[in-house]
Amino acid sequence: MSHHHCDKQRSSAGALGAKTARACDSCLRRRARWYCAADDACLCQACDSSVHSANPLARRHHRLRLKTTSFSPPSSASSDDAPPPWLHGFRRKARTPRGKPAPAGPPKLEPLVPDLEADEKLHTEEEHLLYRVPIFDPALAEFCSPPALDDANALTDEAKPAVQQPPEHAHVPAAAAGFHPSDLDLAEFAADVESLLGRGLDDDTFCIDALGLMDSAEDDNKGRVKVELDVDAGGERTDFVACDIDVEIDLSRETLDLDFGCGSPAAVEDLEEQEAAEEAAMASDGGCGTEAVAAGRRMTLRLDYEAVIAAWSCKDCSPWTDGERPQFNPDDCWPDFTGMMWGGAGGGREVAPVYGELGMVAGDGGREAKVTRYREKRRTRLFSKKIRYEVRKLNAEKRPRMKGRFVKRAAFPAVGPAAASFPF
DNA sequence: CATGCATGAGAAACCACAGAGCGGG
DNA sequence: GACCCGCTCTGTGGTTTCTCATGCA
Repeated sequence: MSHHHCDKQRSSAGALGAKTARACDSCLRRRARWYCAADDACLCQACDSSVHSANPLARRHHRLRLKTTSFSPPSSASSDDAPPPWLHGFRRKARTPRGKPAPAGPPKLEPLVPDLEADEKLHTEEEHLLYRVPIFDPALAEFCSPPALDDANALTDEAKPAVQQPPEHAHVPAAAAGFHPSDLDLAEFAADVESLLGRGLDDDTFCIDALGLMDSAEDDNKGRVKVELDVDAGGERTDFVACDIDVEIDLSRETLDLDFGCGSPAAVEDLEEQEAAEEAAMASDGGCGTEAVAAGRRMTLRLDYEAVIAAWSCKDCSPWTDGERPQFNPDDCWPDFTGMMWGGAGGGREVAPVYGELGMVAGDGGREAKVTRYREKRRTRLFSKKIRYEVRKLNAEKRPRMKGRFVKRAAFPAVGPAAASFPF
């Protein structure tokens, strides 16, 4: 596999991980940390503890930790060759092997029989991937429509990093990370959502591209933040050097990485402490605008929104491309979501009902049912050929053929004892 | 960088015929 | 209404052919 391909996969994994970042299915507010197959639910740390300590039966539920650290860089060349599990279904076709001089050392032998163990593992991974249906994530909705600053302050501390993501996050990262889902994939996804939610995509109230999946050239400027970097080289302040820069956010922070080796929720604390330490390190960098963090091989740029806006307020121009901060119009939202409450295990705390054009939340029974049907359809979708009439299959299998084509039985000469035993 | 060739993967076509479905008697 | 008959259409699997994507020179 070429390095180029590996890079593609790596960046794609990061982008996909970001896309699949999801909120806790219970409280819908915090970031999901655990996936429980028995409950088919992704839960945050608090809800997981609450739910799975309720009774001995629940305590026995096997949970998988949803990895929250960034897409870890490969430690060796060998790991380069191992595509991420999610990519198995999207791998490009194998190309014709070229007659290149074999590298020194023993030739690599291809297994003659399928690796059942690996196959089973793959199957297990795929089963888990089936649960990765698009779920409403408040953080994602934040990307679709940045809330007012007051709203942002009302959110919990844990949700704040997501709030700081720039609006263009919904558009830029896919390209920035090199992840380009095909139009066909996007169309299929859109059709799925449309058919299940019963809305036309050309309806103004439904903006699939608000998810950031579509390339929307005409919307490029809408809701974008113009970012300019102050380059301070050697204490000498220079002019603005870049306009409308596309800041690469750490997309890989929410990859759903199944950590089979980590079975105890107690181990989460270490990881969360590590995350907190990383964030603290970033905060100590301070400064205005973007923050670059190099952790190992990972380079992360973060945008300090407040600092950018404060810096721009000192100037005579606006950080927004059109001069005004993009306002969210609640009328653009689905009617179901206007005035909704954020309920759940969190105690029914009311939160601002502004969560993007594609907000899918609990609290609306009809919507919940639709989303449930959507999940069920995704899970039970069959890609293999479905036999409607078994008897026709049996007949076709018994029918004589020539070069794969059916032939008349009269034209099939019955010669010899073998032919004499032919069923016709 | 653009072009043409080689190659593989996947889709489509092809075939005969049993059986489903329908309308008329 | 139930039954029979005739007609049309559907769906089935293995192989070949065609189309498309991709790598390489």
